[in-house]
Amino acid sequence: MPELPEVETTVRGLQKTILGLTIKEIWTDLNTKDKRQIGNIANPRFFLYFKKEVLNKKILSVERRAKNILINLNNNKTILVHMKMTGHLLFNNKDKFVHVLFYLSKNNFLAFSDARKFGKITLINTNTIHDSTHLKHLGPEPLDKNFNEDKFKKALEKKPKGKIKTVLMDQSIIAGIGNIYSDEILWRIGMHPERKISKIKPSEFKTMFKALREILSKGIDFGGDSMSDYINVFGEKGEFQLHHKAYRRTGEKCKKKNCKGIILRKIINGRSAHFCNIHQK
DNA sequence: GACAATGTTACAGT
DNA sequence: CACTGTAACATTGT
Repeated sequence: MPELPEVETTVRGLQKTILGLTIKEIWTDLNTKDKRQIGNIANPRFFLYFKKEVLNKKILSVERRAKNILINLNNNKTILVHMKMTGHLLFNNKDKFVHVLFYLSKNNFLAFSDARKFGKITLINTNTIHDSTHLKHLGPEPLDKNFNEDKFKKALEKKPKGKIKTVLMDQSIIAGIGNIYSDEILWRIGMHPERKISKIKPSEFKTMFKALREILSKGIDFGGDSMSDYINVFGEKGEFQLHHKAYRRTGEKCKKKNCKGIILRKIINGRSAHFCNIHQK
């Protein structure tokens, strides 16, 4: 599951359910042939190591970094889960795409469901989390208390020639934003997704920073976006998809007050961008 | 059958 | 080096 609000919703669900439990057994039917997936339990050799390290360990805490879920154990190891496109974690709950099962103490279980099998589950050292190859390239957390307008502007300005939509989705510039939320942020502030960073005015950075925080927070408040297949650990859908202004509204009327525009779709750097033909400039 | 899909990464080319 | 396009990962849903 995809972007920051969906991952955050999942993490909050895990914090209510799995803390203090012990991992008793693990099952998977994944078996990748993708040579790039070295530290992934879909790799049979890694799975054996993973199992050895994780069995009989207790879950101390769960946190989020960008779109990654971090499950901290009592042996200085952290299970890192990245859901990619279609993954989700389910507590005491299964659906037809379950590929990994963590059997937990007190007859509980955590299932990893992933229709497209792109997801990644790996293990890193808790005390050197920042040096992990999976996390070290990531930019700042947009909802962090210490993140501000100035830091936001400086981060984006590392890509002066980049298109705003592409840069917002670049995890090394700012963490957690993907295709849905970038479309919604740009619709809100009336900026064309292909606007070059160098052509953004200071006042626009300010508005964008505010909109970005508000929209990501709104995504969390609505329990994530279930336009596609996201569900939380209890198997429940989120509701952000009911409030889209741009994402997947191709051909529909723009919802901005007094705007007569329609929503267009265009591939920008390999991803579908949805935007109003009139008010996004 | 064709096409698109919330993500990431490698690679080739400009 | 910076950036872009494409493919790949594997599968479902429209």
